[in-house]
Amino acid sequence: MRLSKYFLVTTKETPADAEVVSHQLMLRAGLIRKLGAGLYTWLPLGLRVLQKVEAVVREEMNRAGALEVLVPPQVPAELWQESGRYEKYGAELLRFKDRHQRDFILGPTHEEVITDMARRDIRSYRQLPVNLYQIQTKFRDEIRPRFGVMRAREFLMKDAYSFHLDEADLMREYRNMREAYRSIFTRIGVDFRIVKADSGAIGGDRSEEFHVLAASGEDLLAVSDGSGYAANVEAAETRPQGARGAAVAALEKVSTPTQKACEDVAALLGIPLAATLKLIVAKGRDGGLVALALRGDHVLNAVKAEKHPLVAAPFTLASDAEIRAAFGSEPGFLGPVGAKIPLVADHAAAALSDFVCGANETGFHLRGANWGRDAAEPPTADLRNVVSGDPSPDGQGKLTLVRGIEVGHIFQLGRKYSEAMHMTVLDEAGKEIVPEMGCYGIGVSRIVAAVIEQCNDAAGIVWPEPLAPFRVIVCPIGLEKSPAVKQAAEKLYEELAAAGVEVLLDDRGLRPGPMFADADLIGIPHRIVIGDKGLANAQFEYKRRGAAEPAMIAAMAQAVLERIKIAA
RNA sequence: CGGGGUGUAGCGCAGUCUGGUAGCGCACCUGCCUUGGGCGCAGGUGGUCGCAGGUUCGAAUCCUGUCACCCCGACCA
Repeated sequence: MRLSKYFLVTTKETPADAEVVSHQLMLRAGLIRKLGAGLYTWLPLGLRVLQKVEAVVREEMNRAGALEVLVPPQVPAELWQESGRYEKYGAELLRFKDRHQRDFILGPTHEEVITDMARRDIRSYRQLPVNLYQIQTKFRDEIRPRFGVMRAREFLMKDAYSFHLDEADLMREYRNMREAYRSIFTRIGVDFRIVKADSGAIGGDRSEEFHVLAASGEDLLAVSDGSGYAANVEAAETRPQGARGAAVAALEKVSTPTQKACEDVAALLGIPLAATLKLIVAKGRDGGLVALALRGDHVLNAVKAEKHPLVAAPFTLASDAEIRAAFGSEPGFLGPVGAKIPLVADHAAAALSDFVCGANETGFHLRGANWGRDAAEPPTADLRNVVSGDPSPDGQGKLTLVRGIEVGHIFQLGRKYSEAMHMTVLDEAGKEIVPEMGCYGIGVSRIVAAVIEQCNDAAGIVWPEPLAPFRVIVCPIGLEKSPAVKQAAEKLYEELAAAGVEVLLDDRGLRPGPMFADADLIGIPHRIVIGDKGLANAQFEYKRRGAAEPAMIAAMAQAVLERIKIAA
C-alpha cells in the first residue's frame, strides 16, 4: 500500500478526553474515531488490526473443532423472557420496539438464540457434542463506557456455545476451549493469565477468565507466588490463618463521639487498623437482617457474601433505618457484643482477640472485646476480598495482587439455559435428557486495546508481529529529489509486495522527521530507510520497531526478507 | 443513577470574572525553499462560540432551561 493513497490520519497531540494510553494511541495513530460515547468507527488501519485478531481467533476455533455460525443481533424479546433474563439482565440490555410494537433486544450475548436453534435442530445424541461460535458485534447499554474500545457500547465478540450429553463431555470441551484460548493469546503475543472467576450474569457453575496483564486494567487479580493459583479478586479465596490469641484485656467502653469508620477509631486509640472489627449489615435470606463481621482493614466481597445461606441474593445492604431499629445505634458504632441479629464472621475477623468494635451505642466503641467471652462464638465464612500477602488457598505461597484486562471468559453453564428453554435430546436408550452446555467468549475489539496497553513506548504502538496492520514500512529520504532513492524504493516495494509481504511505501514526500514519527506511532514492526548515503554503498537501513539502533543491510529485497523472517 | 467537570475551527487551547468587530498553536490548501527524527518564508481555507429561550442599544461573555461529552463509584468481553 502506498501511503499517498491511504487514509492515514495521525496527530501529534493527544486528544484531551482519552485517559488510557491505548485509547490515546488508537486515536493518534488513526485506528479509530469516536462517533458518540462508547461508539467508535474503525478506520482502515485499525480495521486491519481488528481483522488480524479475528483471523487468529477464527483459525484456532476452527482448529479446535468449533463450527462458525452467524445469528441475528436483533432478538425477539420472548426468547429472553423465556430464560428469565429479559427482567434480570437489567438496564444494560438494549431494548426496542418495532413498528408493530413488538419487543426486541439487541443481543449482548446469545445463549438464548443458540439454545433456541439447538433445541429445534438437535434431537439425537448422535448430533452431540457440538460447539457453535460466531464473531459478531454485541450491544450493551454500558453504565459508563470508557477507555475507547476497551469498554464500548458496541464491541466485536467471539462467542461460542457447546452442547453435551453429559458433564464429563462438557468438561472435556471446556478443557479443549481452555487450550484453544491459550493458543490464541499466545499467538497474539501478549502476557496473559488464566484466573478463576465469578460467573456473573451469564450464570453457571464454573468459569475462568483470561486476562492481559496491564497496570491500567480494570480488574484486580490475586496470583500466588508459590503455585499456579490465580483468581479474580471477586472469586479469590484464602485460607484461615493463625490461631486466635488468648483473651487478655478486660472489656472497656471508650468514647468515640465522631469516629464512625474503623480508620478513625484506630487513629484515635492509636492501634493498628487490623485490630479493629466492623459489622456490615445486609438483608438476610429469611427476610430479616444478618450482620457480617470483618476485620477493620478488610473489604467485604459481596459475591462471596451472597453465596452464604444466611445472606439474601442479590446482596443488599440494610438501610440506616433498619440498622437503627435492629441495633438501637447509629451505623458506625456496631459490634457483635449484644447484637440481636444473626451474625457471620469472616475467618480473619473470627481470629481476632482483644479487638476494638462498636458498642452498639451511638458515640461509643468497645476495646478488649473477645469472641466466646463477650460475644457468642460466631459461625465463620470467607466473606472478604483477599489482600496482598494472604496465603494461597492451596497452601502454597502467598497471594499478590496485579491488574488485568479481561479479554476472554469460559463457562461451564451446566443445564441453566437448556433447562429453562426446555431443550431435550434422546439418548442411546431413547430417553429424553437435558444437555449440558458451555459457553466461551473473547472480546475481539478489546484485545486490540489491551495489546496496545502492553505493547507501546514513548513513540507510539509497538505491534506484536501477528497483529501489525503492515509488516514493513519503506521510508525513502529525499524522494522528490533523488531519482536513485525513488527508483530503489519503488523497486523494493514492488518486490516485497510480490513476495506476499504486507508492505507500506511512504511516498508522501515528507521530511524524515514526520515520516519516522508516523512509522513509529503506527507501530510497523520493520522499517527500511532508503537514502542516497546508504545507496552509495548499496545498502538499506533496517530497524526493528522498538530496537535501539538500526543496522545496515544489502540493498536487495532478499536481504529484507531474510531480516523479517528472522525477526518474525 | 449519584458526585465532580467541560462544551469556542479537524486537534490542543485562550478569550467568559469586568458584555462592545472571535483569537493563538498544530493540522489543511497554494507558491517558493528544504530533505537522516515532527524544517523555513509568504499567502490562504475553515467557527451562527453545544442548543433553545431571556436580559440588553449590543451576548462566546449575564440569567433560565436543555443536550452532549469527560472523570470518580456499583457492571462486564
